[in-house]
Amino acid sequence: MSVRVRFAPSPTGNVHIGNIRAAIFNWLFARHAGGKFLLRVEDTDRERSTKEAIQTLLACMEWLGLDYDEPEVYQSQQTVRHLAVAEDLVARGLAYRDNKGGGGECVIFRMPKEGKVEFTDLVKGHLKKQAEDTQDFVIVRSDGTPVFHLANVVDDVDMKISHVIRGDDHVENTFKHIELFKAMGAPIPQYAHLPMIVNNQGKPYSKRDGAAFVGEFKEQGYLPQALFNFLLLLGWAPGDDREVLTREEMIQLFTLDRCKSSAARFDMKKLLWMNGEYIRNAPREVYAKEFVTRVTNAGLSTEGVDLNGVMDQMQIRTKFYSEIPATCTYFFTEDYAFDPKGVEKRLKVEGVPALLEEVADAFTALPAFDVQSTHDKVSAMGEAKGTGMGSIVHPVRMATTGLTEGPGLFELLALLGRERTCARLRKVAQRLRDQTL
RNA sequence: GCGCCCAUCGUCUAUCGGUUAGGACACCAGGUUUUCAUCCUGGGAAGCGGGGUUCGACUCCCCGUGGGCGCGCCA
Repeated sequence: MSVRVRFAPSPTGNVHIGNIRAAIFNWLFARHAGGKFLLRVEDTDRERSTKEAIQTLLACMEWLGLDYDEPEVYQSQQTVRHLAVAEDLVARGLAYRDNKGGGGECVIFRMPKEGKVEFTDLVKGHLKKQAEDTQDFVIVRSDGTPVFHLANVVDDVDMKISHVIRGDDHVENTFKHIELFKAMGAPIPQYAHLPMIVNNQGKPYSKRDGAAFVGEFKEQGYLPQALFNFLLLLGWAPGDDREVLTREEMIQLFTLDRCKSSAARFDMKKLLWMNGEYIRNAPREVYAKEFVTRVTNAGLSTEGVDLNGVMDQMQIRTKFYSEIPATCTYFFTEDYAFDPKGVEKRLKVEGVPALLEEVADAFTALPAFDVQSTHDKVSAMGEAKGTGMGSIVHPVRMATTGLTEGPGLFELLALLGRERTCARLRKVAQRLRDQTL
């Protein structure tokens, strides 16, 4: 039997991480098996399923690299088929019309009255439910529209879905769905129910707990690869000690029997770390593309800047691409911002203007302006003053970058070059004297 | 209330009867003798409780406890 799985979200304008995690597992399962990964948009709730909502959904999938193998199916367009199936079930006595509980006449599906309903879940193992613990349920509303259970199963039959991989919250539905498959005389797919992603309180992770939608992670600067990898590790592990995996490794290693069945807490700290891993280990071309784009978009010019040298310094300290260029503006313009706290602490200090000028003079006199010579000079000056080089390094860093942290000072000065360095030192010294800083 | 499911460091997890219970994030200490970050080294940190089964249980079974999910003419 060929593997055909589907991701069947209802587009609401936001794609929840729990949902996209299900999509990821489905996608990986299909790719591992060489099967098909399909997308079915369950847009029967016409109010929420706007065009924009569907666009958002598709954009999220593309962002994460979740490509699907056949044109997407829109559930709202299958209504006639759903109703025909319901009609057939009624005709065969497997469902009946009733009007209790309100609105009018609806169609209700008969659940077995004796025996049990059972199936073997690929993650949770054998599950069963006694017939007396089940209840007949509505499959067509009194307004004539099909209910989720009906539509979902009919579509799975029509799409020849072989495995249904979805969230834990659907296990109860599965007993209903299985009976529906039987009633339709269709083969029952294999099921795999994934554990929920929960918050610190063990409750389903929601927007109250922080970023909960794919779009938010994208906005905050997370890489799709990092989010993908992180989400995969919530409920699945390769079995060895690897955690950061390439897409190829994930596909190769992914099997449902390695999925856990207990809920997983969402640990933002670990996601953050993983995002950094992906940025630090990104090929230079990849990092460079992001870097240049963001610097350029900020209206800065890379003209005359040793870009590779700057990126050597910045790549290992970039937590989010979105921090570029704020953390390294000073490489590209003389109009860089000064961190107010740093100014207070490192610049508005007795003797600093004179110190900056002294350093500028010393640098100007240096035969060569490179990492080694500036380091040695500052080191010697620190020693001569008996204060150590820290008392020089910090003010100089603040003066030349406006920031209290960043690349090693001497590496950074070398990148800036002698002229710009000395000019900045003198200019800041003057501004301090003029009290314009 | 009824039904179903789940239970290893703070967190994500490995372990498929025999391990000093491993790794990662986070945390702490130290080093890389300017910051931040990276990197390296070291450290503390776990089998919910009670019964069984077994020569031997984190692992299998039962009962509790705790938590989650479901019980819509939502999806």
